[in-house]
Amino acid sequence: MRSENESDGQKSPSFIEQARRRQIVAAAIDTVAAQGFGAASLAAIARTAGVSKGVISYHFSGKEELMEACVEKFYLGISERVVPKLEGLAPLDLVREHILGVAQEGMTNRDEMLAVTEIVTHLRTKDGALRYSIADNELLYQGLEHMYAYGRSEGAMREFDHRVMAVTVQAALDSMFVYWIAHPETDLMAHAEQLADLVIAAVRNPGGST
Amino acid sequence: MRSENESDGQKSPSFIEQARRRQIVAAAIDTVAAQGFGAASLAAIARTAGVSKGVISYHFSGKEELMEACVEKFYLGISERVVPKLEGLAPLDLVREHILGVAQEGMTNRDEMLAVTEIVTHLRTKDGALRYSIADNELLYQGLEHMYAYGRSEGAMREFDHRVMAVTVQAALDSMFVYWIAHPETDLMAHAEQLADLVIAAVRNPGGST
DNA sequence: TAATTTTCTGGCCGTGCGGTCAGAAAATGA
DNA sequence: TCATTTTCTGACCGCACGGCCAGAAAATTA
Repeated sequence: MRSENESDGQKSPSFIEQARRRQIVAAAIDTVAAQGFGAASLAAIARTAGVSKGVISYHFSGKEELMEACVEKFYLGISERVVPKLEGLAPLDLVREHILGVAQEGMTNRDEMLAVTEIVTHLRTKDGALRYSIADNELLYQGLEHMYAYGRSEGAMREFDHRVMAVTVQAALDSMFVYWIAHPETDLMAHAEQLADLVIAAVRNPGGST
Repeated sequence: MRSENESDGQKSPSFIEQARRRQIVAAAIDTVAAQGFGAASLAAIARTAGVSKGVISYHFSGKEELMEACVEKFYLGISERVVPKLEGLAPLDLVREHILGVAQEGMTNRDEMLAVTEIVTHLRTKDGALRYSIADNELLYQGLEHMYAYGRSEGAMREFDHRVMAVTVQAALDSMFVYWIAHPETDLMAHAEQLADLVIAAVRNPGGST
């Protein structure tokens, strides 16, 4: 799939083009993480990247496309690294490892996660509506629901509303990071362990095992 | 405590003054709830209120004071109405009634809650920092922790980290509303009941009762 | 080297914001 | 009624933003 020196009808992006886009995305993430979305003007991002403002307009159609590129980069990385670790686990182990894995990711990529949080809550389209909404969590919810259905079918979990559980667990993960950002002295992984205990207690079938 | 025609050294705000402030706060809440924080310019709020823009500047020192007045009005109302209903309940009943009570409040005051959510996540001070942060949840967390300490002392709850539980439960409540706003066709009170079951399962002492 | 394409610069523009103000209008009081 | 205070109006200001672009600079190709 990699673009060689082939002729695929489309001119393949030059190395400089690709490198510049990556550099600008990185500068955007740094700027948003450090100063918040509101202060991350194109001028500020360009300053961080060490280029002039026009370069951003040259490589991206506008601020919206740049911010979307930041979000995309983050989620691709997360799912590539966390999902494989969950293959083949028993239901309650799955619940625990999912929480610990996401926490580990957030700790490793603190700035990127912070920036994406800012972007997702602030980026608006030209008509004034939020670019991202809770509706964009749908895939995450469905993944969690799949996990609970599996736990039910194995008899490891009690009966409960899977959607409510999914919404709650996702919110618990988000708030864990927000709390950690506000209180950096706390132990994120200890928080994650406690959260895993909490969720397992909430879903486990009192009569079941595993 | 009500201001009669007394002379308290300070000129008491005229009836017109008080009424205008209430009217403008109401218009601000309506505008933010309907169009989002970003679109709620002073001009838009003034339009909603049916007055000219200068009136807002006349009655409030600036947009920040106006937004703070909206938030204050909301939280005062909530705590006045929910807290009294919780007196004297047993620990696990307390957990349940707290969740149901807050859900009921949010349902009754949907627009106000939506507006406050917008304000809290978007309002920034002149130096660019968020006016409100998760640190402003501290009192809520302490109230929840007090509840869990009570539950432990009564033997009704298992051992767990009270801060993590408080952060998680508060996030679960917030996300319940956000989900309901995005999916108005769902049953908020049913969600709240499920959430109460979930939290009770998470905190209850497997060996205890009540 | 010379011609051509790609990439970059930095100033400029239109827009919409929050806030200000002089003066009009309304309310109040003598 | 007339003077005084309170309240309101709507135009105006300075500012920062995203986007634009003519021309410079650098890279590539002939």
